[in-house]
Amino acid sequence: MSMVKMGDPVMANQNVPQATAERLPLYYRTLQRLVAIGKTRISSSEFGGIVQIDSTTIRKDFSYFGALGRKGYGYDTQHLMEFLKKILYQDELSKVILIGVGHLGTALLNHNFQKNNNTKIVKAYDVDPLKIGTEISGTSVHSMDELETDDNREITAAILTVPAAHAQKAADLAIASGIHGFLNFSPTRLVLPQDAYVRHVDMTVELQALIYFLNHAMEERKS
Amino acid sequence: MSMVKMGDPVMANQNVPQATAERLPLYYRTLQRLVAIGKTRISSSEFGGIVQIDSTTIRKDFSYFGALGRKGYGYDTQHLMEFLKKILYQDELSKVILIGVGHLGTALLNHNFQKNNNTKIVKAYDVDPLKIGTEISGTSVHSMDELETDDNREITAAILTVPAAHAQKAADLAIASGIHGFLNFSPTRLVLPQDAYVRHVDMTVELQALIYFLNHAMEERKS
DNA sequence: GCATTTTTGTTAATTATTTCACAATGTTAA
DNA sequence: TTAACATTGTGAAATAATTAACAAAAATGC
Ligand SMILES: NC(=O)c1ccc[n+]([C@@H]2O[C@H](COP(=O)([O-])OP(=O)(O)OC[C@H]3O[C@@H](n4cnc5c(N)ncnc54)[C@H](O)[C@@H]3O)[C@@H](O)[C@H]2O)c1
Ligand SMILES: NC(=O)c1ccc[n+]([C@@H]2O[C@H](COP(=O)([O-])OP(=O)(O)OC[C@H]3O[C@@H](n4cnc5c(N)ncnc54)[C@H](O)[C@@H]3O)[C@@H](O)[C@H]2O)c1
Repeated sequence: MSMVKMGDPVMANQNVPQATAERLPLYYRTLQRLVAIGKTRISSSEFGGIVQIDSTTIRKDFSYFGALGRKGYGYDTQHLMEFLKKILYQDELSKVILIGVGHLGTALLNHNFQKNNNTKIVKAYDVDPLKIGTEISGTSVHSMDELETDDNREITAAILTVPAAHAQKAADLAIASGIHGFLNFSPTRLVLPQDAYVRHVDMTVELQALIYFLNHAMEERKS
Repeated sequence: MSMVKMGDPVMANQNVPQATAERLPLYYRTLQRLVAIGKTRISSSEFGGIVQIDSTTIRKDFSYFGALGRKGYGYDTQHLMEFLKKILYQDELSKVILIGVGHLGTALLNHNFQKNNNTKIVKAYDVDPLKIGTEISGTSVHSMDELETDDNREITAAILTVPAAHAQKAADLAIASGIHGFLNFSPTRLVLPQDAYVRHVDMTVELQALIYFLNHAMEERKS
């Protein structure tokens, strides 16, 4: 019967489970969409239908941040969206850099997380002389030598889109320049200091996992 | 004391936990690399160091498939790699299609999961007349009308790289043509029949989750 | 050939996550 | 106002995943 009350929502996260934290961005984006289409209230079960997550899980997730809904009513979409915006630090611009302006890196630069997403790739790095000095969708491409001397303590994270064999080296340079966070698209498992944090986006793994589950689901259905 | 013995390894997956299954592709790729550099044996703890997963977890994961190692010795990399290859259906070519030849789709076509990865994007689809009829890295781009009439029952999965607003529509067409698996790069949560399966690769979610964990780890360290 | 070391496979314990069940409480409509 | 209804927030139960502990067995070194 705690009914946590909090001042700064951002402080409320002592013991938010990892699984909960990983769902928050999906909740946030879904709420953005609901607010945009003029929906002012939603119940956990309707919301659950949309994000395809059990309504109890959703209520429990929200409950780690206190009482965000109203009994018999549901959740105020605008209010909930703004709460999550703070929790996710989306009320301030996050500056990130990108290392490796190849096929994938170029796609990310062109996308640049624009819509409703307070993140900006402010600078890109590569080793290829043909790419250094160019500009892609407003972001300029610089030499890796520059990364070595840049002060990136204000940069939230580095997106790594270099070939697997160069990922560790690139990460080491980024670390040295003051970066602590990585979104790693290469298959390399990075070895990093304690205070750094990586998330992997591994499309090959995802595709193989998909193939695995498809085949095994098929076999189960047979028997 | 069961010491499961099996004929066809592919059959051995009645109750492999989801978490285990999702690690198998990483194990497989790591073993490919080890074999390539001439390493013939490895212990679960050395392997765990490389993939950054606890050695007990690794042994438990393998144990669902029977006794793959030798006490006091470890695992034969070649043998284990080949076993996983079968489990993951990587001993046969998986044909996939790609829908949406934009920035991201083009990057994926250029990559085309070549190296040590038995998957091929055999055909691409788009609505843009400027793209239809072109060829990217050996894969030809066709009209969406063609998807409607194609028989894709031999196609394992569709990679969805269309704008969010068109993802459901594209998926419906793919389903109608006989496809059951999706690797969805758009933020849309697809509504699909029971016998279909999707995996999401959601870079925006990953980036926001990264920012969340970075900030909260920082706060913890302060206190 | 024997003692020592290594390392697996597995059972049990722990921890994390999801789901159930429902009292509490606010909402809605008459 | 009041009764019927909707829906939250949360303990408790169930399920899933990880980690610890260790006997069994094979490998290695002498
Ligand atoms: N493209 C895809 O669809 C795809 C899919 C799955 C995984 N990946 C992974 O993403 C990464 C990038 O893939 P890609 O297709 O864009 O590769 P790419 O070869 O097109 O691009 C790599 C870029 O990195 C640059 N580079 C090389 N060494 C560098 C260094 N030391 N420092 C900085 N830059 C360096 C190259 O000049 C090039 O511009 C790879 O690790 C790949 O395995 C890509
Ligand atoms: N590019 C990125 O880095 C990035 C990052 C995160 C998420 N995404 C997501 O990936 C998806 C693709 O992104 P993108 O940057 O490649 O977009 P894009 O606009 O460059 O490409 C989209 C392509 O889809 C085609 N298309 C549009 N409607 C279609 C339909 N009904 N059927 C078939 N094709 C259709 C377009 O002609 C275009 O070629 C989007 O959903 C986006 O949100 C992309």
